[in-house]
Amino acid sequence: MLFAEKIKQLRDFRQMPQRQIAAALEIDTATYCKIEKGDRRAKREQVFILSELFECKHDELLKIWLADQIYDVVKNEKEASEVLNLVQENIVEYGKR
Amino acid sequence: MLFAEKIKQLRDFRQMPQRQIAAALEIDTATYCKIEKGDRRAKREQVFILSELFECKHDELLKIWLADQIYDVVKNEKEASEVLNLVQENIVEYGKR
DNA sequence: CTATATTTGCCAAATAATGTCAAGACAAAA
DNA sequence: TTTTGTCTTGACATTATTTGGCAAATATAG
Repeated sequence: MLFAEKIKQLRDFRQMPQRQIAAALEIDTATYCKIEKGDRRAKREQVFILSELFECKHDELLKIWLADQIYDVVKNEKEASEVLNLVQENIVEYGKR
Repeated sequence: MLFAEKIKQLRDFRQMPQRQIAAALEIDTATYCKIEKGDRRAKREQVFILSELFECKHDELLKIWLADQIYDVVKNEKEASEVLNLVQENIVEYGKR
């Protein structure tokens, strides 16, 4: 998962222990560990907090977080790319509802 | 939702009552109604059964079904398109895990 | 070795999803 | 207007999935 890798990279860069991040998110270090390993998904508010902690662009981190969720949907699909295109093509059409 | 519209269209074309479709899917007509209205999501196996009932390409129907799920993820996101591109670009990278 | 950091498995609580039933809306036919 | 059949909706129960913590196991330093 891109998100997991990203936050690990950010944390490593700043040499912060998981404990510290977990505290900021008000969760157990074990839980944070799982998020960083991609076993658990962070909540949207947590993405926001993380972007502040790591002083990185919130939008960018959020996009990665969303990308992971999308990937989950198509990861085992042979025609994943085509599905993504289908959404892209119909995104306006979808909006009409 | 594209899927909901699609199956309604297919059903209308063949002039089959919801009752009949529901029976084939072994669910209540109320449940099928919700699926057709986009209030409930069909299960993957049900997509298969539907494609047989309506004699349409299973792959095509499945793609629409998947597209809806993806749309659900990004529907309220300002940068939806960018997220889709991000996945598209990284789909190979993702595969490495 | 000791201390700290990270990871894992397992369980309980919270949340989300799925389906049914019962009641209501609607239209066509009698 | 009453009847019939279809479709729709909401409340509710059931089930599945997600989430977080605890405790134990495993690294990683110092």
